[in-house]
Amino acid sequence: MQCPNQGSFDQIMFFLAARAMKIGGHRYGAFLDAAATAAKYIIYTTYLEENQNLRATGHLYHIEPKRVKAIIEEIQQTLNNGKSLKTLGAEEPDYLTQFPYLWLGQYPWKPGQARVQGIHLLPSELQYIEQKLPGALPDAQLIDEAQLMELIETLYLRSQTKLVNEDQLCFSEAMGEHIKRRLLHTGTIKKIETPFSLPFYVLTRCSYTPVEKEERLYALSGDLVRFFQLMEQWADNQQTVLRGLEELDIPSEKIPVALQELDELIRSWADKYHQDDGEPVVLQMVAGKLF
Amino acid sequence: MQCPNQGSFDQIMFFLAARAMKIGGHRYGAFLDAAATAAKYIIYTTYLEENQNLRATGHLYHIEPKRVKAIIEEIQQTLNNGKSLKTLGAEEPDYLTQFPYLWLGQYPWKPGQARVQGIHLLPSELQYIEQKLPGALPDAQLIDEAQLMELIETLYLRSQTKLVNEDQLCFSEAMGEHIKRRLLHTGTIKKIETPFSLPFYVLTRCSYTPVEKEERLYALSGDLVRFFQLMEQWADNQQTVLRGLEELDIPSEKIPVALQELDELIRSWADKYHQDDGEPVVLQMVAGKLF
DNA sequence: GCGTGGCATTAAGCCCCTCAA
DNA sequence: TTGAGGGGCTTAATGCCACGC
Repeated sequence: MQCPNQGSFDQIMFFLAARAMKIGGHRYGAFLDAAATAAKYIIYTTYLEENQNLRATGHLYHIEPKRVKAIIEEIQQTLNNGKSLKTLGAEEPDYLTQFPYLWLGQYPWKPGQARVQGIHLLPSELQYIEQKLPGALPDAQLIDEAQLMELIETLYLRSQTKLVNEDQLCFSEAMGEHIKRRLLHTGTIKKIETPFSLPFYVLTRCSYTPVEKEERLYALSGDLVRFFQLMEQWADNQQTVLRGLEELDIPSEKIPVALQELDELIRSWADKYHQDDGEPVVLQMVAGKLF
Repeated sequence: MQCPNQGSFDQIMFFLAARAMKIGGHRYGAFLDAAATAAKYIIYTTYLEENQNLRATGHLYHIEPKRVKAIIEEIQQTLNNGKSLKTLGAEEPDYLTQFPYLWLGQYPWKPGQARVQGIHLLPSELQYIEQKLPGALPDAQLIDEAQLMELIETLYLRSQTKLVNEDQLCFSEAMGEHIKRRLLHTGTIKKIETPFSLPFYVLTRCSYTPVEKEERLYALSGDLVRFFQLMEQWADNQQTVLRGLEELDIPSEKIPVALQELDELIRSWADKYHQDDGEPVVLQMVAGKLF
């Protein structure tokens, strides 16, 4: 992801968007909602800090007092009802990650049975289909478009129950198409066309996995989140976490050697202190020339 | 900033919002725009990757093809015109950071002169004001409300010229009040009330500094951004950057010792390789028990 | 399949004003 | 000075349908 030249925050924002939408499969609207929710939450806390002064809070962020009030109430109500705010929730949406499990539960298949059930097909037709199937399938039946959409709808509606009623987004054809496309795009399901019937769908994996390419973003995401979480802990309580920052100058030609030695230092440190019965400790580091 | 329990992305999003708005002083709307811009940019790149297929791109992110088209055109036009996208740009908005310089330029003051000019005041009144001034002021005159608002408006309009015409937001009273409140809130300017005239304003610092409290967020922000930037470089080209991740187990009681030793290792490594005439190298690290 | 067009609803980011406590 | 009410404009996130290719 080469993104246009921007400030450092924007870079992180671009990264979040790429990870959430491109890889994670979150909706555009969901990402916008997550950003808005974060901002609203900041407004909420500021309001409390500013002696619950609507106008002052509004001034600080350039919002109308009326709107501030609505935001405060929205946040408070959601928190009171024990529902979740409109955040992304996880790196991938539930209605995608849970999908294979639902399919496996609703349309299980046992070796020896026909993969297609409920519709009578000629043996030759069955064979035609079997032949088009990829190998190593999970134990699930093939289903048709209507059944697929029903699965998608069921799961989607279930995923919405975590939200407050007003926040829930109705299921729609457009939403169904979106989810179907996501599942196809990630290769979680596959469409099987036949000359003698409407197309079938196969479940090709037991679990949803985000788009494989872009490993860069994928790896970076884990590191960044880990780093952030440890840093938050460090900020909370400096006892159990070590934060290290060194800014130094090294002659160009020595940089590779220095980095290699650093690598070895870290490894041997880890070897030295590792004991199988210990508590899990994580070290997350990066070092180099910053352009 | 304790934020409600959420996924790891949401945590980073909350953090970004806090840093940008609470500390940096960015507008609520500006933050939303920055998030939207990031998402739109992702849509733009996806569109190019998907063979410029509006419908497919729309499906992937649950957007109408029409809207996708508008987004593509918006991004492309902005990039073509050499203008900036609606991002945050910097950690603090220009119309805040540049403010002291504008004031100093427009209303300079020389030792020996009266701090208030253009209005004739009695010596006793001048003395009353001088007495209310904080010490160690920059060399700038006091100004009144109208002059203050004019400075704010000038600077704001100047900051908008970086954007495409359609993106520019007009100056308004509400915007003026917002900026004034921000400047007061951070202590960059101060209001001086008098019984004999309209209030005056003092410039109390030569440069804008974000809200001082919340050092935690402030420190964290630098570290996070540095880490992220180095990681991006690492992902690009692993030659000049070392990325380290160690996951190990250490008995509880040994953790403090281990961390301390790690700290010393890093320092001595830095000492060993530092040479004043070298290239700047940064090491950013965190280690500890991850809950 | 796709692009394009139309039509509809609703929220919400913006602006301003007034009045009572 | 603040809260609460009024007025307003415009964008855009959602949805649907239909035509022609």
